[in-house]
Amino acid sequence: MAQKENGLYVRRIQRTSLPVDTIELAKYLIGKTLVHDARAGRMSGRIVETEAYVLGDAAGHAYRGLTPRNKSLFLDRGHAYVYRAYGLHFLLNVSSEVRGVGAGVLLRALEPLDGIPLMRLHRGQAPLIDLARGPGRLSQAMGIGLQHDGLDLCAAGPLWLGDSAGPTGEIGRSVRIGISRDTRRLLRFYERGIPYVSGPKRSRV
DNA sequence: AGTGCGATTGACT
DNA sequence: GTCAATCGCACTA
Repeated sequence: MAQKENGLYVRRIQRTSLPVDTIELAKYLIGKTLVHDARAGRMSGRIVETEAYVLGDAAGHAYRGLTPRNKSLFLDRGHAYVYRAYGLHFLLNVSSEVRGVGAGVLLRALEPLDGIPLMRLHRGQAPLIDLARGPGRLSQAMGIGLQHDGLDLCAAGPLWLGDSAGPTGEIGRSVRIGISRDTRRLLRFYERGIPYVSGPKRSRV
């Protein structure tokens, strides 16, 4: 079902289109659209930065097995895993493997498209560049919280993934940001030359 | 039962 | 550059 979004028609990504592999999904999601149809209106953004938290990853929340908090990581690919970080920020992941395997892709930054005034209402008068630049800011701008944990992003519902064109340029790769274990692997992906990407400046080019 | 620490951000020196 | 906010969960005992 096509829905008008930012002047373009974007439809939901079907689960069968999602790669059944965490790293492949992290790359696939670059350039796709995240949409939140909230009561106050639609918010959407182009995904420009992701991180893969793979099977057996000591930095991943699923590393020590299934718990009440991380159970959404074990859902079939394409479900939301939302958790609270540092007691105050919400971070959004997309589960990334078959049901029963705990792994996910963290969404770290968006280029805002629809509902920018609404995002500003959530975030304050931040520059457009900073509205959803960083995983905590992304969730705050989009109005995402624990109530979205476990939602199917490929089904009818308020939060979904839109089938936009994909990356316009090259996909860059770097180490992940802010972790203390398994720090060496290049599991962060971002669209090169895009100002909406988070992290230190040298890891944005 | 107590402790320590984040997949972060914003304010401040 | 440093640091506090703030809380669920893993880990120790």
